[in-house]
Amino acid sequence: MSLQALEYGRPTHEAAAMDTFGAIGVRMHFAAGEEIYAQEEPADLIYQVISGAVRTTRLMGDGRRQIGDFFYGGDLLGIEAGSEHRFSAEALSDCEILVLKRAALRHYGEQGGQIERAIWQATAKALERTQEHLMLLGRKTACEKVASFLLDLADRFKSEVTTLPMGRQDMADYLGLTIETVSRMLTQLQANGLVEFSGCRRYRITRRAALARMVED
Amino acid sequence: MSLQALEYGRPTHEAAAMDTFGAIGVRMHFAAGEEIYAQEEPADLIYQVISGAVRTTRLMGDGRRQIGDFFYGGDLLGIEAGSEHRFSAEALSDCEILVLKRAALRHYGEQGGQIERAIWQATAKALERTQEHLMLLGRKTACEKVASFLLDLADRFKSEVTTLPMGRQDMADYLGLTIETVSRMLTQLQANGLVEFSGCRRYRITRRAALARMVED
DNA sequence: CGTTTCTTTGAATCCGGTCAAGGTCCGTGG
DNA sequence: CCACGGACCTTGACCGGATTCAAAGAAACG
Repeated sequence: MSLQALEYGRPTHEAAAMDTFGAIGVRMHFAAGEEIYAQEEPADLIYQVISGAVRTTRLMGDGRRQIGDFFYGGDLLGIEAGSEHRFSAEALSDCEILVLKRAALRHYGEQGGQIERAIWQATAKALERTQEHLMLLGRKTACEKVASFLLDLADRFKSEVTTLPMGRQDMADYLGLTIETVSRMLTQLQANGLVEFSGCRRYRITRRAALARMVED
Repeated sequence: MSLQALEYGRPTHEAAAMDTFGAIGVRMHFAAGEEIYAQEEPADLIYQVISGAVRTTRLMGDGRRQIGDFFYGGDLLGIEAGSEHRFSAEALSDCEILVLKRAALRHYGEQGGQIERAIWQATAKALERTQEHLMLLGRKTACEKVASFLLDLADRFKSEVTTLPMGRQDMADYLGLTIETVSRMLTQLQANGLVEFSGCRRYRITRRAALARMVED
């Protein structure tokens, strides 16, 4: 990622408390489940995942929850059009996060411009992913949703075996389903020989073409 | 909108064929139902709605359709992270559209920077709207979806009576429902005295607080 | 007007949700 | 090492909201 260079080019502090005024970024640790920022909190900081996984969630008054997206190493999050975060962000697992002060980035000249460009790219990519997510939520069946999810994740990690960084409830809230339905669909996909699980967190895609076919649009 | 000034500051051609190289924008007319750009078409142009209404849609192989968003006077559309359009855009009604060549904008100095800023704002706003749309598709009931839609549209036009620029099928494809369900929910909202229709395209919100309550999160 | 297209309504069906058990995985401590 | 507890996942039976299928009604258009 283009921000990686900056991280090394300028020493960052391993401070727990934030003192980013003048410093370009602070590296922070978040424990699994810990909140990174809250819904409706002022959005003057942006975040880059160094390691671990993050989810952004939105809650309705009665407890219904929608997950916006999952973020992994290299991904930027927390960029908003307005002044407030519209989703909250929580660490899925223990995470290292680089925290940047948005307003301070302009003062870094050419380097700052580079960061601004990275932010633009991240926003446009987020929009792209969110549009894909729209299609999934609006017009796909439960089975197609789960299949899409498994393929997307496998494509991100590009390894033979993929480990789910999240539980069934998070998958359900991302896909607009219940945990029971997610579970049933996983069982079904496995019964049809499209994927193979070893434990409930590790899977291998066994018939990629068939899986891709039920997702294609 | 900030692009309005440019439109007048520099004479635009009423040309049907596009010759935007060197010209900052071309004003075009599109008839109702006409395609503005296609899914998977190269995305080197961006568009601003001057008058009329536009929808962006995505089609799956088997005909399932999802509408990304509706655009009205002043809105920018067609901005992509990649090189291809991921949705197609069609005129809902007769439209005047200002067509801009993205690559040419850099050559307009200070004015170009202004446009770049407007593009960034449009992208961030699109992301915000799409995230709201996610919540709607993933976690709201049919009735809440339709209520949200009517409120959102009324808030955009800020007039006592709102005229729907789209038919039931477009509403359904935006909300992830069928036309029948949309129709039933409209009937129901009307029966409960929350809105009042005169003809199937014109409505007035009669109990805004109650309507807002079933949408709030 | 007559025709076509769009919208509404009704009845039957079905996918995914709800409710309720049971099972599995782990970490902890006896 | 095994027993226990708790969190998470799976499975089954039933339910209900939204879809599907079908037809009637309203609006748009030449």
